[in-house]
Amino acid sequence: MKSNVTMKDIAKKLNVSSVTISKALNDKEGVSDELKEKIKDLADKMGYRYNTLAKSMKDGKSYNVCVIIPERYTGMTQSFYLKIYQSIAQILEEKGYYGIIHILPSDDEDNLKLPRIYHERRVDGFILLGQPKREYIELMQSIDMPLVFLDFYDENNNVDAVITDNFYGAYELTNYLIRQGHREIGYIGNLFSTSSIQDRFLGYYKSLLEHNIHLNQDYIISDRDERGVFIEFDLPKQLPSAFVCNCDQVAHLLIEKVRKSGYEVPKDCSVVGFDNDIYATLTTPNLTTVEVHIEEMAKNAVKFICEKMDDASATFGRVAVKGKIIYRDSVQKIK
Amino acid sequence: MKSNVTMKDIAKKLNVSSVTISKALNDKEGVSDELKEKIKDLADKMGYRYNTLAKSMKDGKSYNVCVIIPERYTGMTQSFYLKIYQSIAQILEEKGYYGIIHILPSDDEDNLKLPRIYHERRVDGFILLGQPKREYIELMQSIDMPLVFLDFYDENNNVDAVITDNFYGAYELTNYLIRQGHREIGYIGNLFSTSSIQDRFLGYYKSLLEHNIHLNQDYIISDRDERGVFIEFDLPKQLPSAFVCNCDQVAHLLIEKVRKSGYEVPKDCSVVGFDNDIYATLTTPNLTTVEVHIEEMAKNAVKFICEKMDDASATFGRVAVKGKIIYRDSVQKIK
DNA sequence: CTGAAAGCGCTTACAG
DNA sequence: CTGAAAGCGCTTACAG
Repeated sequence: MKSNVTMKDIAKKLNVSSVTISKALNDKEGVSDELKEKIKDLADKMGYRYNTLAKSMKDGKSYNVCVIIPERYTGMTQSFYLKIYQSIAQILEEKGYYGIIHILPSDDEDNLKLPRIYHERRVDGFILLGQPKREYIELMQSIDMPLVFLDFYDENNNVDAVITDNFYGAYELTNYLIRQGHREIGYIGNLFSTSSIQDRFLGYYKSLLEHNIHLNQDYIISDRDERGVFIEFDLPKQLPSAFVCNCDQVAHLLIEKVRKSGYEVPKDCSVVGFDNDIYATLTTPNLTTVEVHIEEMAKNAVKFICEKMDDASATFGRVAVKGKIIYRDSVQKIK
Repeated sequence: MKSNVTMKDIAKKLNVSSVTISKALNDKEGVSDELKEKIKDLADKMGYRYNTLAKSMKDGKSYNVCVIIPERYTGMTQSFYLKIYQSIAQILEEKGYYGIIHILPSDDEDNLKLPRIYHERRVDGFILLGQPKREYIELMQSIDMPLVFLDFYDENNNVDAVITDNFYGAYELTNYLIRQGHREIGYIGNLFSTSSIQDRFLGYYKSLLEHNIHLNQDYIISDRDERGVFIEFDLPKQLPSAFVCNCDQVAHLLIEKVRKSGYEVPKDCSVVGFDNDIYATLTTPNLTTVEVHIEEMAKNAVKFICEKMDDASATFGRVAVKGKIIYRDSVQKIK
């Protein structure tokens, strides 16, 4: 099992050149099938392991794609980031690349420090998973490497981004509430915190507009500050019959609050969330929410980054991947 | 910003050899300070990035350490794995290594398939984070690469493992309950599922023994099957005054169950958890539990793997890192 | 079908 | 203090 076996070692035993070994092991033209077989067998027997570092150097490619996740997201939506990373890594592997997670420390984000992997040329492209601050985005764009945004976008329109269709998801969810007879519908979320929250709000708003429902400002409630930290909020004096929450976690908090005020969910007040994360089934009642299509998002992100690594001029723009409404018990039909 | 600048390019501009560039950039002996400065400046100006792949090849080392996490853990204890990975990666970086996560698909675990990174010689050592099945452990041991177990161990005693001090943590927690006046104390957990659960049970048991409290088998309740999937369980006919749970998540489930039976926590029944994960503060009342010392565990694991990469014969055995009891509101003093 | 030569970007060991 | 030579393990382009 000792494994410093090289192609040369195999070549020597077979009295051929290492070029022939290379060809055989890579299933290239120019080696007789017989010899090819023999080489492969012997390679197995000798415990040969292909040294991709050598190939990397020859090609001038690392075959690594770095997935950058700003630190502050790693506590939050829990398994989402790990799950989507898993998907990404798996698809990358099929294409011969490695995925490498880099959790971006908040300090490095503030000091505009790029990951070491960049400075050491061990990466061919970046997937930015989760929105860092603007200056960091600009930095990432300035280094002129293949780059794809995942799960957020920037108003800057020369970037490629894969996002959940937040707008459409919230729109559909609100339509559903209205079909269930609701007319007084609130929205929970800081509209200026992230593009996701803003777009979800706009989807909600579009649904109201289409149904001729007035947008009541008292029903729009901020849940976090602009850095994304949750803040205390009050319920409106008069409770609407339903709330659209920008995420499941805040739906969870809202339901606790509503309950403490002496109301029941969904009897007195319906609630819908977004994300279908752990909070969706942790909350009583379980939340009606939107499930993000993780695999589809990963697949797109990988496709984009791979094509950009092959052809630096490739562009894709913004792609929104549709989610799926999961109906559970947090909405009550009213008349 | 174009970056195919090599040492040779810098050398040419300065009319020196690339050996000199290498020495200067690596702060080695044998270059005048003057020239060193000049080289560094020019390197910066030209946007030079060190190519570590070349060094890797020269050294015959990848400078990568792969952290393997069995897939089934990635859904579970949520942020724990990502957090400890973050710690690991950071400490590895200080030592000049890269951390690479490999989420081990259950299929690969069953089929005893090693990660591609191994076959392609892109890794110098493995940290196994979370317990895979025995055959996979044996496979990992057979390939003769530096290997450290993290957060679990195996009865096999020739392995190096870093774990939380489950035994001591549960022991202390139970002592605390007894100090609060409890004598009837149950334990929730399948004793045959993982070494952690078993050790926590034994710590609990030791505390009972030391206080001359009889172990009542009716109070030992299994919470999951042997593959770790949660199962339904019933409360004992007569409720003890307190429960030690093998983890916060099951403490959460237990409290719901107790409440549904018409009892209050902690008034009628005290509960303690383990892990201090998201469930600890999600549950009402917030849980008294043990916080795992993530950084200390990461630090040890990295220290071990690095020393083993330097010296294959180094061994460390099993190291248990003490956790810390977090006192919250789920325990009531009784007399 | 097979292989000698050159090169990927760096470093080490040696000579000057 | 400085550099020519050789080598890490592979592949490409070319010649036979």
